[in-house]
Formats: sequence, C-alpha cells, structure tokens
Amino acid sequence: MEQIDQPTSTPPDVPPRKLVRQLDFTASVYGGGSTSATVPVAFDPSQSHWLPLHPPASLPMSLSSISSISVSTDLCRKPQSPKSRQDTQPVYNTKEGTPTRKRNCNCKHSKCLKLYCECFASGVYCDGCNCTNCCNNVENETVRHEAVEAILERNPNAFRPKIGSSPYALRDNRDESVEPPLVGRHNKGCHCKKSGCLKRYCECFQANILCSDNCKCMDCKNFEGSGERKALFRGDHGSALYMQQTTNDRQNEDIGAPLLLSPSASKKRKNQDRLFSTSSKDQPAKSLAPLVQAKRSAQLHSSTSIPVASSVAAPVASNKVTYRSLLADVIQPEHARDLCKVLVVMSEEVAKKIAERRVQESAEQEGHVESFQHSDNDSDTRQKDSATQSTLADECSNGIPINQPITEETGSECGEAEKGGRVMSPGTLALLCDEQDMIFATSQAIAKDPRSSSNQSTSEVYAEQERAVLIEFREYLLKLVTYGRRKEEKYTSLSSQYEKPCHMESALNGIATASVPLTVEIAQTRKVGLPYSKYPPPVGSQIIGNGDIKAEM
DNA sequence: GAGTTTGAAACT
DNA sequence: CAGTTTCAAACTC
Repeated sequence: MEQIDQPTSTPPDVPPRKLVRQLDFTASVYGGGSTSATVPVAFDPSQSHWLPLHPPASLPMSLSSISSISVSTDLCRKPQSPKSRQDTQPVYNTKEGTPTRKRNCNCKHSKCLKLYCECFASGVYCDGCNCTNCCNNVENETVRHEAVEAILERNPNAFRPKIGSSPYALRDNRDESVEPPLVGRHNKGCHCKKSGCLKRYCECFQANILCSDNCKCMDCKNFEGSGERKALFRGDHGSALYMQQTTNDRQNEDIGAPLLLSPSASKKRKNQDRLFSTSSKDQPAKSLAPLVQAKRSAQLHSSTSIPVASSVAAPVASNKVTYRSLLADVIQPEHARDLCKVLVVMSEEVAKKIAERRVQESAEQEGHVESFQHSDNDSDTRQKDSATQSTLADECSNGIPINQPITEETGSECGEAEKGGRVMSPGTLALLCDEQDMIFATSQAIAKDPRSSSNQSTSEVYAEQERAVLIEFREYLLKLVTYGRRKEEKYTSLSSQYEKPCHMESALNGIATASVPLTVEIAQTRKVGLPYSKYPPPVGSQIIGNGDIKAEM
C-alpha cells in the first residue's frame, strides 16, 4: 500500500501564486470522522517531515504541501501498513459514539480525487480502502496534485474544515464521554431536506453539532430543544451529547422559559415542524431559511449560558454561533452599575428626606423628646441595640434589615434573617450581604443620630429605603420586560407561525410581580442625574399603587 | 449484500 | 446563482 513517509512526488513547479494558499486540515470533513487525529500538521520541506502546527490556524504553505498534507499524524510521520494503521487508529464513531476504525472509502468513479472521497477530502492518502482505480496515493501524486489544484481553484476553502474550529470541534472524536459535543458550527451549513438533520446524512449531525443559521436545511430537528433530537439520544445516557442536553435542560428551566419542551410541548413542536415542513414543500427552501433561523432563534435565544455561543471562536469561521438572549444586547455591565448607582443615590435621598423630617419633628417636640429620653428606661438599651445593629450591619456589609418588621424592634441582621417578621430568600440575603454601599452608611448615620435613634425611626428609614429601592428595581425590570417584549414581537412577526420565542415577559414579570405587587407608585428618583437613559425604553404602562413591598426578590 | 435514500460535490 | 447530475455514504431490507 501507499507509504506516506513524505510527499516524495511533490512537484517543484508549483505556481508562485499558490504559494500562499492556506489550507487547514485540522478537522476532517466529518468532524474528525475519517482521521485519527486532529492535530494540525504541515509538511516541512526543510526537514522533510510532517510537523504539527501550533496554533491550528492555517499556515502558508505551498500547494504541493497542501496536496500531500494529512491530518493523520501517525500516518504522516511514518509509513504504516494499512493493517497496522488500522489497528492503531481508533477513530470516529460511526454510530453509537464508540471508537471505531478509520473509515475506508469505497469510491468507484471518482478515483478518490474528488471531495466525494472522504480520504481525499480529509487530506489523507487512501490506505486500505476498498476504492477502485484509486489515485489518492503517492504513486499518483502528480495527478493528485492536479486534482487538488483544480479543486482549490474552484473553491479555495474546499479543504478547510467544514466544522468551525473550536477547542471541541477540533478535538479527536474518540472519546465522546469526555468532552462535550455540540460545540462548533458548520461553516457552510447543511442543506438537508429529508433527514431532519438527525441522520448521518447531515454533516452537522455527523459532526455532532447543532445546525446553525448557516444551514439551509428544511424541517430541521437538529437544534437544541428538539424533542426528536432529545428522543434520539434518550437512553444513551453515557453519551456526552445526552448529558449536555440535559444540562441545557436544567439551564433553561432555571430561567423559567419553556424552551426545552415537555413531552406535550414536544408534540406541539412536532406539529409545528410538520406544519413547517408542509409549508416548506410549497416554498423554495431559501425563502424558509429566515423562518428556520427565527424558529431556531426562538428556541435557543435564552440559552446564552451554553458554551455553544461563547466558546466557538473559529479562526476560520469568524461567524460565531450566536444563540443569544433577547436581552443580550440590552443589559450591559454598565447598566448594572448605573442601576446600582441610581438605587444608592435614591436610597440616600430617601434617608436624607426622612432625616430632615425627623429633625423638623424633633425641633417641634424638643421638650417632649427630652422628657421622653429621661423617662424611658429602655432608651439606653435601645441605643445599644441600634449601635449593635450598626456594627453588625458593617460586619455583614449591608446593614439593611429588610427582614425586619417595620414597626417592631430591631435585632435582626444578616445572620438572623429569619428572626424578623419576614424571611428573606437566600438570594436576597446573598445579594444584600454582598453589597457594600453608602445607602446604609447614610441610614446608619441617621440611626445614630440622637434625634432619630429610636428603633422605630431606624426601622422606618430602612423600610422607606427598601421600598424605594425595590420600586425602582421593579421599574427597571418592567422596562426590561417591555424591551424584551418588543424584541420578541419582532421575532414573532418573522416567524408568526411559531410559538413565542422567549416568554421573557412571563419570566421577568414573574420576578417582578412576585417581588413587588403591581400597584406601586413610582419612586420620584428619575431626577437623579445618572445615565438612566441607558436603560431600556420606558414601560408604556403606569404603575400606581400602595407601595406594599415584599422583601423577596 | 443488494438496493434505496440522501445530500454534498460537481457540473451546466 | 439555480438547477441538474454525479457520487459515495448512510440506511433499509
């Protein structure tokens, strides 16, 4: 059989213009399917042997090298007999994710010199194949080179990996239980019509990746949340694919959006797919592509935490998979900062107002205050409590006794959240205990003020601050809801036949309404000169109410 | 293992 | 660029 010690027959007369042709066999055509390794290699003419390429990005190399390149490092570095090579090359799983031998082509008419041939396409010589009239070998290097040249002429990217590079996409597919699949993206996208992209006819499916918006497939079921796809891998619990899927399930459930469907919802989806499929038969595939994408987007757009979106940084395919939340572009880190500033300033103002009011009241009742302080035996104790509370508040970096009943005695702090009249959720506690801001310094200052040192006053200050902060935060959430709703409507208009993409409204509204009753008067904090304009467009609806606020957020 | 189906590649 | 043909893998029986 052909020995691939080196590309001995590389023609020296490579046209100069091709010298910078870049080629990258770092991933095989079928996701590493037909080769044993994905280590990128290049033939080094100076050393007359194959060298691994680091990083995997394409390196300029001559066409002659290209025509002889192989991704199979074992194969390239030293000659091997077909048998020995097969024995040492557990590669791509053909069906169940278990390692198998390299697939040998069975080409009959292409002479293994066209991309039909997997060996040729993935840059390896045929070795132990069942092909007939094979020219994909050292003996026919000249012919092979010409074929490569012709193909590159037609499509300079013909030999580039079809699956966008990523740490996982480039991996050796030998052990699927170790690294999660679903990472990567088909650079060209598939064009499947009948397979639902759930058979190995589909290159995306074969490469164990989800179809992306690059694809122009019809009736695609190879998307995250697809019931059919889930069913396909159900039962294969050892499959990393399955595990990844279930992980994504949980992630989606966490957001409260029904993106990954329950069995009933799956049926619904199925029907939609059928509907979609039906319509697709009536229309050219191309016209459906946006709808497919919208549908996919609708299914996927809240799965931003999934590495698919973030980790795919293909040097070849710079177009990343962008399964993003509808709010992905809306909420920026600076927005969170701005919101915090607004809340802090607002809270401060509330505290100041109350303090001023107290000063005024105190001035009016000076005599009463004095006699009150003398007559009240508990005043010292209460002041101690107040001081203690301040200290504790400092220690736990928050000082807001949100759980504290407004008119009851103090005594609750971070560590005693449940002792108060209301119990804060762990999330709220964490949130509060993680925050350090000046709201509380202000309120503590007020609390330490002799004229407002009574527990009741302190509680009132806190309560007022809490109320104002929650109202404002709720308002912000509602803005987000509205903004997301608009975006959602935009998507829905694109794919009017499909289910609402995000259900963000319910998700966020759930948060908002669970936290604060709908009837809350908007705090008068808009005047704060902070970059409020960065927030999403204002909510159309007015919120009026009694200001009853729960602590749980 | 033969026949069919499928979709990418090649061609027009 | 769209439609058609060729091709070989995937799949079915």
